[in-house]
Amino acid sequence: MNKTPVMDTVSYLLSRIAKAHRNKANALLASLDLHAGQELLLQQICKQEGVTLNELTCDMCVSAVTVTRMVERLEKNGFLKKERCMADQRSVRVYLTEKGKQAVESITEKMWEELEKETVANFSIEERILLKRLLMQVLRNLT
Amino acid sequence: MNKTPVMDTVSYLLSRIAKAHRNKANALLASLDLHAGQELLLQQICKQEGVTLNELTCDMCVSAVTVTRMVERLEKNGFLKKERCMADQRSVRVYLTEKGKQAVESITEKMWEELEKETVANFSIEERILLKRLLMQVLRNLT
DNA sequence: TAGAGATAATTAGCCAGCTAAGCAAGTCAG
DNA sequence: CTGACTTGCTTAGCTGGCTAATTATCTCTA
Repeated sequence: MNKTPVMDTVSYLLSRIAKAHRNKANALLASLDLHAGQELLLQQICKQEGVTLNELTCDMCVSAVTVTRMVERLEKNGFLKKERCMADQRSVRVYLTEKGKQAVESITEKMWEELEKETVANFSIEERILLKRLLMQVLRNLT
Repeated sequence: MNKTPVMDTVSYLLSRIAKAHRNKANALLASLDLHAGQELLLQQICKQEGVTLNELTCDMCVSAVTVTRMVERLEKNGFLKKERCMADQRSVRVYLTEKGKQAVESITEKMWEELEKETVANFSIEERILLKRLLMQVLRNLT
């Protein structure tokens, strides 16, 4: 019996697309002095000012170590500031600086909109809706 | 006018799916003593024994530096061996060892098949074909 | 044929991601 | 109130990913 070749699976297509996406995003992020991944962190903080590192860890499905170091570097570069939580001295809360807020705006307007435009170029409205529905199902399957 | 929120774009869904995929894959790869990304490299070499580093760089859309170091580590761990090309002394050709070949087999059988099964769980045949068609179009748009 | 340019690989140095191990603060049962 | 446990974060050390700069080889032209 013939197996489906790896190269012809949905999973493989998704991994190729992810890589292409990251490459596109890198170019756009570099102009903002950001590295890949940092944009998601900033967006998450923007959605919830004063979020704790632990909450960020959960929201982003990333290890606590990674969050600690990304926050450390983003603070050093002036995008956010840390503050130890009064109620629970173990926790650290993070807030965007003005520079951080502007970065999030730029990311939304330039990066995501550009990326989306390229991604679904020459798709009809119906196809876009359909694709979104199917991908949401995929995401549910995996989480 | 209302903009589409970032969280509701195809691009964002794809980035979330990519992360979920990577997390799933990591668990399966760890059992083979491999790290994320190495499986793609080994597969590529399996498809073309004696491929040069430069060709791998192109095939995988990854920088030459990354290929050099991944090959270096995989050689150290006994998955492949390097050999300087006779015809062009600049080039380096890589070949899978027996261990490397077995790893590729395991990856194909365990990792990709498992991943695919989970990814398109509870999709009808028609939906799978449709999703694949749409994703191939997305990939073309991005490359 | 000699030098300029192109090409293949490497080194140095950075960041994102991970696990394992550790520390400090909070919590809770005895 | 004290010791055990949990929780939040950090440090150490690894890998994948990148750019910039270097080295070595090849190629091609003047």
